[in-house]
Amino acid sequence: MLDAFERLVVATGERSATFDATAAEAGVSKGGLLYHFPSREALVDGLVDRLGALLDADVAAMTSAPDGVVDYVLRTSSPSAIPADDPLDRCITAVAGLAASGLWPRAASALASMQQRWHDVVLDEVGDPAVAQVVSLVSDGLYFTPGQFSSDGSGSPGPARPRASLDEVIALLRGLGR
Amino acid sequence: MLDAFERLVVATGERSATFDATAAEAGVSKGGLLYHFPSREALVDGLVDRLGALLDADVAAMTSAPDGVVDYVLRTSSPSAIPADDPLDRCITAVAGLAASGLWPRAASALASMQQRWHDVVLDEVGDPAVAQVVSLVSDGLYFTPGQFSSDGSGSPGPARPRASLDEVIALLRGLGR
DNA sequence: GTCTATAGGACGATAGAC
DNA sequence: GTCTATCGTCCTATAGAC
Repeated sequence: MLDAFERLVVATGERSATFDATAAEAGVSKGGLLYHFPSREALVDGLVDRLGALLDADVAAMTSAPDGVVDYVLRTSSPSAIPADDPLDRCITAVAGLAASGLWPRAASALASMQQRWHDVVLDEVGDPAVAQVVSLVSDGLYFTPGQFSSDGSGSPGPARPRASLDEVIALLRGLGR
Repeated sequence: MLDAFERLVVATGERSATFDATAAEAGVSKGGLLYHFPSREALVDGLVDRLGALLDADVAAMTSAPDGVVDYVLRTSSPSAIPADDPLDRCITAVAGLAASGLWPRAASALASMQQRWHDVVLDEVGDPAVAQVVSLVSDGLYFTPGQFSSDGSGSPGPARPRASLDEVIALLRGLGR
């Protein structure tokens, strides 16, 4: 049921992920769903808790990444480098959608806490606060802007200008650390 | 009336900016508001059009900025460096709130178009696509993550680790261009 | 142009049968 | 535990007086 809620928030937004729609997506009825999650807030809390658990695993993987923390952070922040069904990515996107609605403070603070944890790990590796800040900001920029707003293409009147590849960006930021 | 709608979207989110609330904020009645904006979509379109106009002025200011495009872009993307009542900033935040709800494709594509325009100008100045990409991403990261989610503080269990100042980040990125 | 009144529909949540 | 049925509330939008 939580999976269904998460899918709907990611796909259609917070507002469309109603009890009715979630129950239908999960293959149960509204009453059945409401037995396990007595309120909408309970659904949100469920997703926030899930994010915390997935994040613990992610931080552990990050600190022991073979190519280093910076490479790991940027690569796992880039939509083009994440498998579409990655559990952590889906959960982050869902919680971000909840937070953006402005109705769920717990979702917002969970995201802030997540970014702080990432920043701490990056800072421990690179040492320099300015470099760590840039890496964190690029990671945030990668995460929260690209396919986040599913453009229908009508917004780009002219041909798109060249954009650099993820590898080039990573190489550039690695150079900063030396 | 459009100002009232914009303020409400920024302050309380898309979902709370109803006809009733907007009319009250604007000091008119619901019927009066509906005479000028016959549907909710008309209000959204009004904000999208306003964003386009403000953006034209911003791009013009950007290309003739005394300290260069990169400095201008990063500084006008940082919440700590923007006056709280900046019209463009308020409008961007509002349109972003609308886009995040997933219900207004025009708001989403307007934002994508805005980012593309900024990226084009940066690329024209710095030349290197990778550097331009990093600057754009940092700008996006500055805009869409910091105070965007108004944390109540409960999300930070430990003391916050040191974060670099905007000036340090700008200095770092300027060094990339050489 | 601006107002009141209200239609019509969707949503969150409750009650109670099975 | 899961279902159907329903209540109360809030929202978009319409109708019509002034």
